[in-house]
Amino acid sequence: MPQTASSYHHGDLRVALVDAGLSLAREGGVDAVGVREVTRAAGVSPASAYRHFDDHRALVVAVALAAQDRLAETMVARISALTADAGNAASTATARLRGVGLGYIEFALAEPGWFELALLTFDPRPGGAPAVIVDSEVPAPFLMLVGALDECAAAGVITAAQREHAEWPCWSAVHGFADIATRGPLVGQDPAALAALGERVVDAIIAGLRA
Amino acid sequence: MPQTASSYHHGDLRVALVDAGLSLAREGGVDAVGVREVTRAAGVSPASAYRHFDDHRALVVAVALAAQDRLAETMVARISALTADAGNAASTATARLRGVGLGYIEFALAEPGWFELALLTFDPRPGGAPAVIVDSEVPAPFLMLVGALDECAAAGVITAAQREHAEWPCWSAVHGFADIATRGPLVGQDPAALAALGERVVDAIIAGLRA
DNA sequence: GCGATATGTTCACAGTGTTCACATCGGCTC
DNA sequence: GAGCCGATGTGAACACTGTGAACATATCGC
Repeated sequence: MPQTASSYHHGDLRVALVDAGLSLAREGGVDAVGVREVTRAAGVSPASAYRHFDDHRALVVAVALAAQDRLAETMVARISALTADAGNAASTATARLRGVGLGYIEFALAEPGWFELALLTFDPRPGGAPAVIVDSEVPAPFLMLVGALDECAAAGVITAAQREHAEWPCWSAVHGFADIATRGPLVGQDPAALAALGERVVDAIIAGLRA
Repeated sequence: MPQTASSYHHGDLRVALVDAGLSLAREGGVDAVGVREVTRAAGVSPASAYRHFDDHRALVVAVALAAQDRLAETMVARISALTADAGNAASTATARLRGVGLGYIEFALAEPGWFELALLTFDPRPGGAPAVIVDSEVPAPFLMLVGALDECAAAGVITAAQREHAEWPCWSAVHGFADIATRGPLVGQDPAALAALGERVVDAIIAGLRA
């Protein structure tokens, strides 16, 4: 960590570029994070980005990982709030499961630009980032869902058979709502109404798990 | 409709461009439909596209509307197949509701490139296309969902209170699954397994509607 | 037949991602 | 401490994109 950020060599350009990308993406979404735009925001030449990232895609992925971190943070906050005043193991497990979904939706509504970025993180295709954050103190969003479902099964909220592959109905409903409210027909609706609708979606899919 | 497609003036360049865009999008998704690429595929100069579309976005929207048509077609096919051998009004209504979701998912899995395009159609933001197809013999996907839910309410499958805003849990789950299976962590999974999972998602959300 | 109009072309410009030769600095070895 | 070397940032270039303006050509109404 060199304390002498000379005029030529930057202190830590990689994180500076990711920060700049994060800042740009907050308003303009993924389209706003281009190598020229990001380097311009960081006050540096375009080509300098290629010392730290293989190509444009790699830069976007790095910013996306940072955005996923933010997503994970608001999810744990929501989970903590909901599980705080739960009684027995079953209600705690249910509260945790609800917190996973509601936190995901809360983040999407509050930070649509970052949310769009964070989604790239789940794409396993070549060039996509791994779905699991390894260099973070906070577990990846998907792992939180898995953990919450396991806890529900252990507490008897759902049966072992219902637990099987339950990730996907849950993830589908929550992610789908976030996408619809963020890029789809629900864009621009009243935030309070959206939050209520999101709660309904979460509760509906949890109920549907036991059918 | 001029029957003389001379070398200079094209017969009907607008539909030719949309067709070319459709063909390109089938493999490359929305990114593949650029004005230069589309006009190149149609054997015409780039600027000619601007005689028929205001800008790149308008061209994409036109192709997206065509893709939405295809989506709607496979949905009605699936609905017909499922409602064919249903007994009473309640089972017919339920079959129609399932058909809406399963048809949507079927199309997404079969034609991910076109599906990506069709999604743009639901974006109400400036530049987005209207959600309702007006110049088509087939109703828009969303209207099919609304109709199926109304029929369920009429047949007593769900109560009037449960009917209220039921579009959004349903749309969220089905669209979310399609998105996950198409651009998310489920990409590349075994098609049969995906179809089974999709069925589970649809049945789970329908069950959850009555909670 | 002839002009008006619609449609397609050519050229130019700004912006993008990317590469390559060069400049500059920090840290290593002697 | 001197000197080099690898790491890091720069500048100029290339190919590509969307887009607009001026021009060319074919079709239609009189």
